[in-house]
Amino acid sequence: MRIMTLQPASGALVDQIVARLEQAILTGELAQGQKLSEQTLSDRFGVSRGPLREAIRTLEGRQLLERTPFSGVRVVQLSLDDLEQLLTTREALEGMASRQAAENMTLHETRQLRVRLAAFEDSYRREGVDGVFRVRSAGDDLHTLIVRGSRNRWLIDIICNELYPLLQICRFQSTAVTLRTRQRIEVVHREHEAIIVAIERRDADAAEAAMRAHLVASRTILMAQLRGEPPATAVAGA
Amino acid sequence: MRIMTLQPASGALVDQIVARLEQAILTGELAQGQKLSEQTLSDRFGVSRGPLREAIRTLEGRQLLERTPFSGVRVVQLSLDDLEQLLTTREALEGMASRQAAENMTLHETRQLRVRLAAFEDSYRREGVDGVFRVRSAGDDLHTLIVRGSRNRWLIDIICNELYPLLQICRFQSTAVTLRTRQRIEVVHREHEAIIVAIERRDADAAEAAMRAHLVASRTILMAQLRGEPPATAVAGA
DNA sequence: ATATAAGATATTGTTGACAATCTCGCTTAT
DNA sequence: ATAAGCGAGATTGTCAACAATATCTTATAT
Repeated sequence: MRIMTLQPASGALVDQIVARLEQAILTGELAQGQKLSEQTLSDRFGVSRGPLREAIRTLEGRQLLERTPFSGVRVVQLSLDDLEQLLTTREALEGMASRQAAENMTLHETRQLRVRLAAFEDSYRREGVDGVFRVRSAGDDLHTLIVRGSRNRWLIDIICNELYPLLQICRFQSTAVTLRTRQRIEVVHREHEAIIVAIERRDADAAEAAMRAHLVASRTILMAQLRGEPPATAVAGA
Repeated sequence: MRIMTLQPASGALVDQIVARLEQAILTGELAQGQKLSEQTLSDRFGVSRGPLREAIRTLEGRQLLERTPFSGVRVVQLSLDDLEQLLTTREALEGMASRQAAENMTLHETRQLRVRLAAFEDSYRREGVDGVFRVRSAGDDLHTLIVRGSRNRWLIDIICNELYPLLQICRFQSTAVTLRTRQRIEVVHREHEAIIVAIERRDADAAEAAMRAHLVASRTILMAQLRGEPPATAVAGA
């Protein structure tokens, strides 16, 4: 029997590097726009430059790193406009995911949505967590549950592996956003419930519309806050 | 002055390999599900395994290759369900792109749409090309023009660099789909015009709805044909 | 003093060799 | 005769050295 090593030893060394690098970027340990030298990183992770370069290529494909030939790689730097476009893209994708979830989720899965909603209500009654940039590492929050319920491998991949990491990055450039009044939190709760109701009724149109309305409202309010404008009675047109 | 080399020598060797590998996959030269050995590929392209492996990692990120550790890489194999999910994801993304195109396109760009529509009409009057899987290598067809007009870097990237290549692959597993009656072609033309009209009027809702209707109709008819069912008076609900 | 150009240095790009792992064919025992 | 176990071959994973390119420093000329 072999002694259990500390690191999970998930087969290829490259995958470990990808995970650790992504973690470092998502936690803000590596700041946005920071230039990374291969030598430094390979020393830091204790591996050669070969696997490291493959890991960089992988993260580059997920838009977390940007490379300029013969110059080096930098952590992606997201502007306010980038964030807005990201949230708009999310509306399209999660809207469709919600539609397909209404069509394809099992009865058991829809019950899990109710469980999640209750847990969410408990947690924000206690701590008032921020909704948009919520850490999805657990992979069982409401939005992720709905996305996976779509049974659409492309939607699941794009949303969970590309969009969510990019949104997570933005969380660390705007930590001051966590104000989120109790009022808004209760609105979010109602919006979440509207989505679940639509999915339970297998009403695809309503499910997409409800998700879109929820995300449009969140984006509008968030961008207004970030840009320092008054919220101006945010309209939630689907 | 240096003698011009045959290959464009676009900086990094890896990028050339990526382009050539992608080309080989998209043209069907490398069949779906085919197993690829690194040694064979590196011999074929006349490069070492280092850059080749980086290229493989890049294509893997675009879902064109699938890797199983210590076993090798295979060209992605797309089922009929995969294609349907792909087309559904496309509806979400291009629908939103059309919406943002209505909001952000310049006047000059909207005129280009008209030019493209006329050119498209000419070409299908002569050859009757298939619409869904049209080769987008030129990068100036109607759909690409609209997507770029959205000014949304994430939409543009996902649609052009991920979705379109995957759709292109499907083209070679279903060459028998090129029937496409003249009747359908004229309907497509009207749908295209409806999209352009909405964009010209800066009507975002209408632009998204028109694009969605167009793509839903195309998907419905295509899948019905591929699955051998009768088209059954395809409804085009937005 | 400033701007330009040439060289030194550091970093990225590439290569071939070495180690770890899997696959397939062969032997052997029931 | 068939199945399990072993070993040879092939393939993937990793590493350290070499070549190409960019960046920074320094010297020189205006």
